[in-house]
Amino acid sequence: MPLLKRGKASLSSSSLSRVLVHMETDSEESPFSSSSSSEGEEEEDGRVSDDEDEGNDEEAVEGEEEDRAKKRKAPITISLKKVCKVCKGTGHEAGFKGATYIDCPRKPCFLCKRPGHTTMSCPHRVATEHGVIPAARRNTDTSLDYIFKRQLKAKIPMIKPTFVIPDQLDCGIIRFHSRRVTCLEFHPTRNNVLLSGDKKGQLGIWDYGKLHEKTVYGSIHSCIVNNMKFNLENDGLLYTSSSDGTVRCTDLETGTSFFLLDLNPEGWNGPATWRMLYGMDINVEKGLLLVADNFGYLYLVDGRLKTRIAGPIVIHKKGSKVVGLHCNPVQPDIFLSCGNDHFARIWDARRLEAESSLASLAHGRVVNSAYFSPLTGNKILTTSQDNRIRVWDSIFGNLESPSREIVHSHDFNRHLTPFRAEWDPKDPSESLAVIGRYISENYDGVALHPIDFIDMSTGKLVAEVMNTDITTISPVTKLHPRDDVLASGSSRSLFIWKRRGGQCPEQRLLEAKSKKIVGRVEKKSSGKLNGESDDDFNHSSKEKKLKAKNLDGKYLSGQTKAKP
DNA sequence: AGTGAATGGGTCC
DNA sequence: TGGACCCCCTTCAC
Repeated sequence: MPLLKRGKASLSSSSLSRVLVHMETDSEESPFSSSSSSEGEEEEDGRVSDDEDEGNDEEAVEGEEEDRAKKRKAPITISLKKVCKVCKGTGHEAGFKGATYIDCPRKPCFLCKRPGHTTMSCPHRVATEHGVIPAARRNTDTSLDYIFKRQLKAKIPMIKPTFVIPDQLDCGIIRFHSRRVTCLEFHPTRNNVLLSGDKKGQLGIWDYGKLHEKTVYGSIHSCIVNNMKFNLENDGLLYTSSSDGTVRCTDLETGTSFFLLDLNPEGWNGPATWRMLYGMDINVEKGLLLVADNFGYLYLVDGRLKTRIAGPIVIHKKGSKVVGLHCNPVQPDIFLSCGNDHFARIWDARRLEAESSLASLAHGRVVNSAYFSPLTGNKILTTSQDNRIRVWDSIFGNLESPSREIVHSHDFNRHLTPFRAEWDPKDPSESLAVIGRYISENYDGVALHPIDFIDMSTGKLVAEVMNTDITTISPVTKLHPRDDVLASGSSRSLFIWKRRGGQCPEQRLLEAKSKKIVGRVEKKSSGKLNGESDDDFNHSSKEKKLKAKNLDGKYLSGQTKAKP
């Protein structure tokens, strides 16, 4: 396991303070000697790390050949003193110690990003142990709010509905995709079918009810599938938008597909002209497809006529990437966009032109996603790379500031699919959200990245869902529209989570075992989960390790905590 | 098993 | 406005 590997590496480097390396090759320069001499700092034991360097200046007068010969023959002593790989300073080390990550004490806080403390001592981490904690709710004193509180709130039952958390790993496909998973979608009518897109442009179809029924269509797109939406009239047809600049419509039975939109008809002419489609949604009233590109433009496509009917219209800073679109579930003409210009914007499709947005929601960094609440569409949930999940009240709020801010670790923006907090479509109170977590915690000796369920109305972490078999980060999460099922995409693998105590057909478990599938986790013939050996993987005790935690009630029942 | 690469946004000049 | 450089707990293939 990579975790063990990390632990070993840190142990050995700290226990060995000096290493003698005999250079036998005649390479021009040793990367070791140059790097250690540039540090130029004294070791803890008082000796200088590289004695040769001290005399190098005087010897430089001598002939090059002699110098080279000396380098060739002379053994080079390098030191493995405690150097922090983050700040390059000495006296401390950042990195994993076992399953616990030690932060560099010299760096500012990476979690809440406020000055005055480090990640280790961040109040948003220390108070809850995991980093999810509400920032202050905006104190609104508008007359509308007053009326709401006075007349309506008293009638709202104070008992919150119990959230249903699918917290137990049910099944999975390891290395289903050949590149990392970028998006997930449940089939609208076939309950056990999960669609997945990946970075390579492939489309996966998996019937997790039957476990083995899976298909990958390899040539739908030429790069990242960013969004999937089903055709409203025929759920055998799937629309996909991609960084190859196209929207395609694919027949899920045959795998054949055709263009609805191609923004790069002339092919690759460099990054300055190559258009990529990131956001996509469907206006269900008009059957219109909304897509947006990496230059700030929106396009409207008629799915039936297969033609572009509007656009390009600038909806975000020109030249900046639009990363998400979402139509209001109640008023589909009202839609949300979010982008790299640090804004989420509300638009009316009926009067659409540049700078005609109804509202602009300011964020501290890039906005990864913005979603209307699923039932009323009154609340907006945004995820920003400033490590905050925000709720904006589009009825009672003034939208100049969010009504709730929750500090949560999800800011890793490179090499991972961006994290996106999504509403639970089945929660009648429209307050439960799910999002994967970037930062890891030490859970009984294993560093895990859980999937967090957060009550956005209180800011409380309701549950952190994890499994010791899944040590990779799960940036892609999707809750089933009807069933108590969570799908997660972690690297190239897909997982299905169900609620504990729910249906767990013993028959299928046994059948899975006989086919060398343990813990209802399917392994491809040559694939290994997180680099484990086959023996390790097939060990029956693995099942004992399967666990998920439900932390409901663990945290203080206080409504909000003031910002530090 | 150790290394490098894929790769995007922020910041600074 | 654009290019160079920096970056934190990645993941994987070679």
